[in-house]
Amino acid sequence: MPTHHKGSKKEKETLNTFIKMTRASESINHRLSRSLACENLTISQFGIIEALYHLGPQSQRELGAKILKTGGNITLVVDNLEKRNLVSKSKNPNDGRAVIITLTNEGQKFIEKYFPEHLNRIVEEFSVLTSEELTELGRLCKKVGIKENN
Amino acid sequence: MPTHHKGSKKEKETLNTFIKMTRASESINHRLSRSLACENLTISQFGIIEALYHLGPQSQRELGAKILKTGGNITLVVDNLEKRNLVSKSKNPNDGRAVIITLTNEGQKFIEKYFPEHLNRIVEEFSVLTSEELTELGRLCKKVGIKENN
DNA sequence: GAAAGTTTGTTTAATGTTGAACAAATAGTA
DNA sequence: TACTATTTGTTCAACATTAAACAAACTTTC
Repeated sequence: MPTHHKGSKKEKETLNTFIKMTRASESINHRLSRSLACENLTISQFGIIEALYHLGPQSQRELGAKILKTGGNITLVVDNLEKRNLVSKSKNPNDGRAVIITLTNEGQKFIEKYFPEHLNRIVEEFSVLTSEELTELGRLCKKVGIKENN
Repeated sequence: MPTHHKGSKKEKETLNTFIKMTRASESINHRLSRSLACENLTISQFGIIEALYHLGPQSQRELGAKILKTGGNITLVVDNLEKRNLVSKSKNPNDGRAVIITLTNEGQKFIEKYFPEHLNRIVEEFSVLTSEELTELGRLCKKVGIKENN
């Protein structure tokens, strides 16, 4: 017999929404992750390449902020991408601490080949929503996730 | 200079929504995770305890489906909780393969102490939404995440 | 009842992730 | 200039997670 938590109506409603949002996000990302695994890419690696593709060369710190991962992790992910010649590192002449990560030609070709497939899968996942619902979902998620301090 | 992907309006809108949802979910869960770390609990451990608390004793397979984690992982998470005497294992008399996981008294006391704090943090996270927005967000996330086949 | 297939949980190896400690470069301040 | 603090990236140990291989218990089918 289930033991129920006692909570106000507002608390229950919030918890339900939180769980639905987490499950939706995690299950979609999990499915996408399985597809990327066929190309021997992790979600983090893909995130890095995609950020470089859409936003141009960046420091590791910036990339970490984009994909919400730790500095030490970015070091590893970038190193692994570098081993596959998909990205390259170069010194920032204006700041000796920073490293600038850039997509190689090979990386550019790679993302141009696989990004459309990835995008198609995402569109497929969200195809149950009407155009208005899609927009509203985005608005609400942005409103909730706005607290970007860690 | 940023390199932009070419994509239809619908594709761009979908991608934006997907990114906002992922970031919202991950940043909230990340902040919650940091709070739980103070009690030496991982998100997965807390998820297991919470499921047992709200839904009663269950098999590991069921728990895995609840928190969207692999079988091997559940084995480890449950073992770690068992070491801390928060859950216990018992045989299922009707099925020799299955193990039934139950909250111990200690586990019960633990969750009753820390769940309210956890819930408060979640309510806090979602407090930027109106009541109607909260309901609508839940509805949309459920609609998107419904494809629960892995 | 035996054989084949399925489900449940465990083990193992490989890898991702984190937090802390660290070094190097920069910025700020007296 | 020197002194301190901050920022950036790296290294390392600990741990979470996964996929695959496996064993044990069930189910189905003949």
